[in-house]
Amino acid sequence: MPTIKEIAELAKVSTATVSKVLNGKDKYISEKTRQRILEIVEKEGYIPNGIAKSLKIKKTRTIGLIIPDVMNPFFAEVARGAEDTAEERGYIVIICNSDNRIDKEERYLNILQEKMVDGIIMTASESMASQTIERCNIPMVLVDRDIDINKPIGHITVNNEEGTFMATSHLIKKGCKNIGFISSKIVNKLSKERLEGYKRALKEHGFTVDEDRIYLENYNVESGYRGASHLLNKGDIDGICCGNDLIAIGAIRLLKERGIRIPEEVKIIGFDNISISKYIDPPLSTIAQPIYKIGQESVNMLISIIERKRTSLNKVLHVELVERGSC
Amino acid sequence: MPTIKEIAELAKVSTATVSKVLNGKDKYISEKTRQRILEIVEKEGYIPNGIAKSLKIKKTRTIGLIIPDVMNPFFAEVARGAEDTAEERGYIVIICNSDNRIDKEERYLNILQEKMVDGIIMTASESMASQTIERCNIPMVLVDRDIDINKPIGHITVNNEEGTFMATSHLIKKGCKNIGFISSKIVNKLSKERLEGYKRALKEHGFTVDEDRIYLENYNVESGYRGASHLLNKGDIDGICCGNDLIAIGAIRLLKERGIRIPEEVKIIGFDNISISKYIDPPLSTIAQPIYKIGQESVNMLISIIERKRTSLNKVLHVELVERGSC
DNA sequence: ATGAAAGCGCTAACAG
DNA sequence: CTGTTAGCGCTTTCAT
Repeated sequence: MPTIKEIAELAKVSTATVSKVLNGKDKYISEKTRQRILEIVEKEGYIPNGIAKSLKIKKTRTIGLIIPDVMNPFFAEVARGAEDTAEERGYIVIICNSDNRIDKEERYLNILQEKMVDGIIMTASESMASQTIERCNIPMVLVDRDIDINKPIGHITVNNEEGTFMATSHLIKKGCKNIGFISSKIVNKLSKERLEGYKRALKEHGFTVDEDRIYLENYNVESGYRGASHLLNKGDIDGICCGNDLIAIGAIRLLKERGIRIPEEVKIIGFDNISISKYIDPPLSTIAQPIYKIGQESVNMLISIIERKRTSLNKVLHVELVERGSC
Repeated sequence: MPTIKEIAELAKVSTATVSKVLNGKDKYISEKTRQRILEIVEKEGYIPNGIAKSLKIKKTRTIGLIIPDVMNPFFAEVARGAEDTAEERGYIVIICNSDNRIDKEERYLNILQEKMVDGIIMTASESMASQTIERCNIPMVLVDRDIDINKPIGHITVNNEEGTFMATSHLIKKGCKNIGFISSKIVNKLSKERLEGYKRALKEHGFTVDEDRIYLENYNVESGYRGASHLLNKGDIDGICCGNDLIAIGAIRLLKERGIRIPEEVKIIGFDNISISKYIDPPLSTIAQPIYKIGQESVNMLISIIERKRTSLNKVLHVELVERGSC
């Protein structure tokens, strides 16, 4: 692996000149030497040492992305949106799976600081001591979690309350009289809002909220399966509003096993619109989040912060109803 | 952000001493100074600059992971297995989505070299000039692609031929007489082997191979959908062996739209066993790859290469039949 | 038990 | 138009 010094020697110039040519700061470099240097760089297969460069310029052009789990289709899409945008803008992304565990989140936060990333995008647990985040001096944007942090930090969210309100209202419009809700019991703003939207829709349409019709566990398929079973045991149900699509998939599975027809007997609606939702049977009606865009916007906002461009630190993206076969 | 120098000054020792304490090379450091340094480090919230360290020791403890797309559930799981293992072993991973495009693969290969990653895990296009890989002096392991490279490089694969052989044989055992095959037209060993396994099973069971029953496009849902339609147009079909689960999902979708019952009228089998396969309707029978383990093993092998441990450079993991509702 | 000093590969101010 | 030089923050050898 040649260094800039060896290239300079071969070209009979100083390292400064090579550096200038390589970085396009070559207005004052004669075309002749420029060409000579470029040829030698090419011939030797010289690749600049980015670590040395980073140390000098104090920028790594690296972004850390802390998400619960890339295997969750929602976060996989966020990650893809983020990586694509980062790449376009000359950044790379380090990926970290936290499983929503505070210890892992803190560990990664630490590692990323050591690696001198220019910024961090994170789906943080609400329970995470906000001071941990406050102590971190790196530009940061929080996605899919709206936590009050006592310092300027970016937030990208969607209108969750509005989403489940729309979902539940849609169920009502379709004729459901007994609507259950399956979601996560995690205490964070997102979960709280989704529950609120469900309740508000019920109330505004003249129904009462029955706590027996609310099952809270996790944002995964298994919880949907168990939740649907729970709801069925508690009495008549003709509609289920699910906290996310994975839950809806689990619920559908249970209903089918019980021989219950969807949407004829029970209507189901999800939240997120992950890419597989349209392929399940029946195709899942859902509240679509612009998932890929969330990934894109989070890195765009982050880079704005990094580059000290003035930018809004709060972006609320819009959800929309996607009507398919399940209700 | 304090530096090691400031910590040293506060502790009234040299930077060398601080460095030794921080790196556990402190057998000759008195307990008293050790404690004093540690306290100051804690109090100041000192985080070592990993970039400076990397420049010095010529190791970044960073791995590059180039995959076609994290949104593909197969690669999401590989990525998760890889990241978990990397984290355990003190490495971080940079994620790169190539979309199977050679230009992106080469670009990322370049960027990763600049970032001085210690090693690269890659799902490379066969068509990629193997010289590009050969020119890269970083330890490397290829996953899910078996390419002949003229230099020692790791390979992690599964027995693909055996897999589709098992799949097709299973269909035959279940009574199918007219079995189609939907897969990818990408010319690489993996695709070739999966096709071969299908053909061999047919032949060994006394059937003839009918090229009209083979539809090759891509490893995605849409191709499965179109492939099933193509097969139906070509004549009677009572079984479909799919090149992967996404294809199977697409095929199932089309069959349902046509009112064809699965598995009664047409039996379907996939390949991969991605995590959603058990949730589709009917639950998908498939040839399971140990996907998470592929991720794990690839970083384990890579680290062995990086650390110059003697290790086998070829690991073939085993597939197995998972029987569910679709056949 | 501790420190001085060299140097990793690069950039950028400044000099010429 | 090009070169000299200092220094980014750390590790490590060698002295003491």
